[in-house]
Amino acid sequence: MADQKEITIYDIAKHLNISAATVSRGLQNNPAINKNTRKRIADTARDMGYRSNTFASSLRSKKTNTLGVIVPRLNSYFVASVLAGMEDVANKEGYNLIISQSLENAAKEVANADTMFTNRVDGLLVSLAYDSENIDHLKPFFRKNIPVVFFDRTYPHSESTSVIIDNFKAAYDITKHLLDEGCMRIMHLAGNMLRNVYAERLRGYKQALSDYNIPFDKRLIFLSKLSEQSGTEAAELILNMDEAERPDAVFSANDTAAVHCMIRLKAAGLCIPEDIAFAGFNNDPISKVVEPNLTTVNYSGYHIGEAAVNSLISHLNGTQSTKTTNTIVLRSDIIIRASSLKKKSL
Amino acid sequence: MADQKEITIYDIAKHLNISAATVSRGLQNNPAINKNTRKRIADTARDMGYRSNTFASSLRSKKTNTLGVIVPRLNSYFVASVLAGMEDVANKEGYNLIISQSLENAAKEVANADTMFTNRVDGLLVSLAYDSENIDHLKPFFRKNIPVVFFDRTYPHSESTSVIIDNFKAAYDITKHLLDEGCMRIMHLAGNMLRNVYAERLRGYKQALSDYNIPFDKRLIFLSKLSEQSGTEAAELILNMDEAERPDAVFSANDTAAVHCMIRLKAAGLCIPEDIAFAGFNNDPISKVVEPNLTTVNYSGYHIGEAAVNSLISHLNGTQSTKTTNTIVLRSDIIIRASSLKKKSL
DNA sequence: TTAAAAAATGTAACCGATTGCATTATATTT
DNA sequence: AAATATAATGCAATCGGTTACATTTTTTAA
Repeated sequence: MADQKEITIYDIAKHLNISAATVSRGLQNNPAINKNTRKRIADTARDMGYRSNTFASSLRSKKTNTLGVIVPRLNSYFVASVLAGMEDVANKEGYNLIISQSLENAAKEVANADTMFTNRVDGLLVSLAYDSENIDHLKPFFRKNIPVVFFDRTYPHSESTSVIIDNFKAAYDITKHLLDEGCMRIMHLAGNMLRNVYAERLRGYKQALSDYNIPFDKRLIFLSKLSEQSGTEAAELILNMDEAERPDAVFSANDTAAVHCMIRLKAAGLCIPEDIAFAGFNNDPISKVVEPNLTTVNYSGYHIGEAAVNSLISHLNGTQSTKTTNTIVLRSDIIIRASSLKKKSL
Repeated sequence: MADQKEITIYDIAKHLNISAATVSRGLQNNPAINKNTRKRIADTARDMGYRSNTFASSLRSKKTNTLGVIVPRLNSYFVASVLAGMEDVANKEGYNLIISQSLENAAKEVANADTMFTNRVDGLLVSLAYDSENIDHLKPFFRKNIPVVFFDRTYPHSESTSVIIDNFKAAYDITKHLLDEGCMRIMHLAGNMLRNVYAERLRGYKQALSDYNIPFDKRLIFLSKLSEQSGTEAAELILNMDEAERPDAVFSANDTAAVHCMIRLKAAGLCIPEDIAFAGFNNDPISKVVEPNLTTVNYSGYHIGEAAVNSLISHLNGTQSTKTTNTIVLRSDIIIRASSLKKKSL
C-alpha cells in the first residue's frame, strides 16, 4: 500500500492555472484576491483533499497557532474542566493546544517549559507545580516576548496576566461559616506557601479568626502536599492530641486531604460534624461521596480555562496589552453541606 | 525589548567555519562526521543557545516526532495515569504528545482526528468515545500508513495494535465473586455495546451466571452512559421493583455509576452489602471513599500507556510490524472490599 | 480617449534543516 | 611513490507555504 502523495498549493495552482501565491492568499481569504477566485480555490482545495502543511507555514510565518499548557496534573476534575474550557476557545480561534503535566515536580516543569519553547508555541498557559520556587524556566519566553498567562497557581510577574479566583475571600467565607457554626479551634490543612492559592487560603483563614477575635495558633496549621496520605496524617495528628487542644473543625485547602482526614477520624470513632466539622476546597466529586458530604468551595475550571485562553489570544492579536490586564478574577462560591453543619445537627 | 534573533545551524557553521550540512549531521550524531568535529558542534550549539527549528526539520524530513493521543475525557484517574505512562515513554524516545479529548462525543472525536492528521503526527493513540460507531475518521491515517494504536476502548482492525486488559475475565471473576458470596440476582450496569470494554464485561458477567446455572434475565441489565446520573437512575429503578424481583447485587461496568447507585439506595434505607451487594470497575479514588468501600477491578493505566507508546514507536522504527502484534493484554485484578462481602458481614 | 487609481495576480526570495551526490583529506596497500 | 580505499566534509536542491515587490488587468476619473 503506497503512501499517497500530498496535495500542495502548487497542485491547486496548476489545476486552476494560477500562481501558488494566489492560492496561498486565497486560502487565507486575503481580500486582495478576487472573491470568485477565492471560491474556486477553496472548492478545488476541498475536492483535491488539500491539507495545509503546518510546518511549511510555521517555518515561514513564524506563527505556530499552537498554545502550550502546563498543568500540575491531569487527573483532577478541576484541571480537566480547565482544559475543556481552553480547548473550546482555542479551537474556535484556530489554535491547537499542547498539554503537558509537571506532576507537581519543579524539574519536570522546567523540562516541559523547554519542550514548549522548542516547539515554539505562540503562547503559554501555566499553572505552577507544587514546589516550583521561581519562574526562571519561563525567562526564554519573556525574552522572546511570548505571552504567558498563569491560571490558578500563579506567580507575580509584571508582564503576565493571571486568571484566578479570590482565594482569600473564599477561605475567609468558609472559615467564617465554621465560626458561625460555633467552631472555636479550627485546624487548617495548608499547602506550600510558595503557591498563591495556599498562601491566600491561609490568609483568609487567619483574617476570619482575627475578625472573630480568636487568636491564631500555629499548632493548628498542618502544612503538607494535601495528598490522600497527608489527609490521613493530619488525622493521626489530631487523634494524638489531648482532648483539650483537639480542634473542633478542619478547613482543608483541598478536598482530597479533607476527605481522607475525615475517613481516618471516622474510623477512629469521631463523629462529623458533631465532634469535628469539616470544610474543603474545590468541589471535587469525592466531596459529594464522602459521608457526611463535604462543605467546600466551588469554582468553574471551565471558565478559568476560557478566560485564560481568551486573554492569551488577545495578547497575541495585540488587542489587549499585557500591561493593561494583569489579573482576571472569576467567581467562586461556598457550598455548604452536612460536614460543617454543627448547629443544625444538634 | 527586541526579539532575539534565533540561532540556526548556519550561525554555528559560520562560527566554526564549516558547512551547515556538517553541522546538521553533527547535531544528529551522524558517524560520518569526525567525533571531534561533532563535539565542537555540540559545544558551540550549547554555547550559542541553539535550538533546532522543528518546523524546518519536520518539513524536510517528513517526521514530526509527535504522537497524537485522543482520549474520551481527561478527568479520570485512569486516563490521567495512561497519559503519564505515555508521556514517560514518549519523552524518553524523543517524541512529543498532542493530547485531545473527545468528551465522549463521536463528532468531536472526528474533529480531533482531523486536527491530528493535519498536524501530521507520526502515530496515533486512540481510546474511542462512548458513541463512536466506526473508525472512518481514521481512514486517512491508514491510507498514509500512519500507525494507530488503540488502548482500552478499542476497535477491531487488522492493521492496528490494541492494548487492553482481559475485560471478559475480570468481569467473570468479579461476578463469580458475587455469586460465591451468595448473590442470586445480580444486576449489571452496562455501557454502550459498541465499546469492547462494555461488551466484554457483559459477556464475562453472562458467562459467570451461566457457569453457575443462573438464567440470564435481561431485565437485570441497565444500559446507560455510566454517569453519576445513570447510577442514580439505576437506583430508582431498583427501588421501584417489587421485593421479589429486586436484585441482591449490582455489578457496574464502572465505579462512578456503582457509587452513585449506592448513594441513592443508601438514602432510601437499603443496607450494603446486606440488602444489596456492589461491585464496580476501575478502582477509581471514589471507590475508597464511598461507604462501604467498593469492590472493584484494578488495572494500571500507567502500564497501558507505556505499552501503547512502546508498541507505536516500534512500529515507527520498523522494529515491530503491525501484523505481528495485534493485541497486548495487560494484567488486572479484582480488589475485594466491604461492598460485596455479604457472607462475612452476616 | 487617455491618464491615473484600484484591484488582481504573478515572481521569486525566503524560512531552516535535511540529504543525495560530489569532492577533498587522510589512511592503507602494493 | 603511486594507486586505491576510506573517512570527512561540502554543494546545492528540496520540503511547502508566505510575502515584499513587481506586473498586469480592470475600473474610475478627467
